Amino acid sequence: MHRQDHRLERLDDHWLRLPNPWDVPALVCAGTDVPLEPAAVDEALALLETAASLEALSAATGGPPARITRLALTPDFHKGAGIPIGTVIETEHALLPQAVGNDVNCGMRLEVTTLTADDVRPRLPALERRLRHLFFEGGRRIALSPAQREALLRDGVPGLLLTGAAPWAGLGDRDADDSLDRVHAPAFPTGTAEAFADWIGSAGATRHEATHDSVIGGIGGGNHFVELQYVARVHDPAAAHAFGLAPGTVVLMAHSGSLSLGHQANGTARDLLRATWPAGLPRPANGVLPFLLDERTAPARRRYLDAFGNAANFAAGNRFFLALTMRAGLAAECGDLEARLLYDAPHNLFWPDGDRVVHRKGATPAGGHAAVRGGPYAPWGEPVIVPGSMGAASYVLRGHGDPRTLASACHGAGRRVPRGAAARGGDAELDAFLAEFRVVTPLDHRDPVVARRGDVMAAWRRDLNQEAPWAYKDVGPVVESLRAGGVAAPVAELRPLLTVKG
DNA sequence: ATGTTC
Repeated sequence: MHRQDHRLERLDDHWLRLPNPWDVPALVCAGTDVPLEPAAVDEALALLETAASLEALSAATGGPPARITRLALTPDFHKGAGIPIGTVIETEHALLPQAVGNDVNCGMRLEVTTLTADDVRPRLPALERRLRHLFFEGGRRIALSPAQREALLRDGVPGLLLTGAAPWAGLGDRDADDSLDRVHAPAFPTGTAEAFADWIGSAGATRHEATHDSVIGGIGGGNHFVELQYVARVHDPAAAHAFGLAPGTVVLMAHSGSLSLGHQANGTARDLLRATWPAGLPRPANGVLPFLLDERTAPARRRYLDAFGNAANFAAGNRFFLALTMRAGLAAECGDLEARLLYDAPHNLFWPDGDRVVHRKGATPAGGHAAVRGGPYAPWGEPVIVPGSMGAASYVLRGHGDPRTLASACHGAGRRVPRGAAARGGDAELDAFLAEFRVVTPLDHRDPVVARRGDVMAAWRRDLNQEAPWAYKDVGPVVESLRAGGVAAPVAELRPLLTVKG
């Protein structure tokens, strides 16, 4: 039992309430053994001050009465850059770009293969060499034409596939037709991809000449990874059977986002919000600038929504390519395999619904039966993928659509040590860990830089230290909070075989 | 998280 933060009121063993002067319903799903970070509670209370900003903005502009209708914090919530990671916030007549986080559509992709752990284990050393080449030594040659890049940004993976051939050399020609009812957010149709004209035209000499570029197929940094795992334990045999998660089955998991594109979209939002802020109205002390959903901001919102949609489409498409790259490595070293998408789920997005908008920052949808009506998961609830920290187990759960979290679950174990602080554990401890868990990185202290600059972002040792297991909470109590709190039920536990860190 | 370097 951890000492209770005096600002949180415990309702029962699994739920707390965050009282606030604006009477916004604000609940936290967390068991008594989950440590809660006071600095993150500070941030949540500061975010709730946006209730006052919205009132002032509506009054100053004569716009519709905007308000916060609900706040929820997931069991892994921790301090972010202004707004906690693990925040779900629902607004009415307002949109808060900052409540999505910088990395637009950061999320998870999980594929179930026809291989078993016994098939893969003897091949791990060879697979490590192969993946080092495929991900970091120029082996990643994913050829796209400017027209295909534009199609991906404007209409997502479905739009990309409509462009015809799939010339992603060396990665097979498999398309993603099987994925459309297994992707939470398959596409964000946008009117334009003008915000990313430079990237679209970057490497191609002509509109239809397909070339590789330095962005597509990159993993990213921080807690992002591509990992081979096996089903180590089944918690819900019927659901696990339906999901294809038999014990010993090898799965591949990608955790990645929109790389630089989401940041650029957020820069667009920041500029537009400042430019459209009413003259004479003081900017909010908490730094959170809302778009009011009225005619006045419609042109600015349109520009932002296009850039946001472009970045979101890129992120899901890039996860598709990351999975293709891992499949190519597996096929080369372990023989023919099938790999079927289980689910692609976002962590950082917003969901408009009439006058209301649900925003998730570092939280994942955990809808119930109704959310996946007609799809393959209708009998079970939405798949929820909770990645473990480096070396730790990950979990697949099924959502219950709990309104107390706005049908949301957590996106990991949650940091224990802030990113900026030195993580506990020295070099020797990290060396031992890296040897044990076969972490493939382009920058390995035993094997100096193998990546060409510009072809890949190097995994800096400093970053690996920040991602070491001891920098994170235990995932067990976090997942148990979701189960006991009624948010989602564990289906299976996945343990790592080999991790590729960006 | 990003992309990289005082």
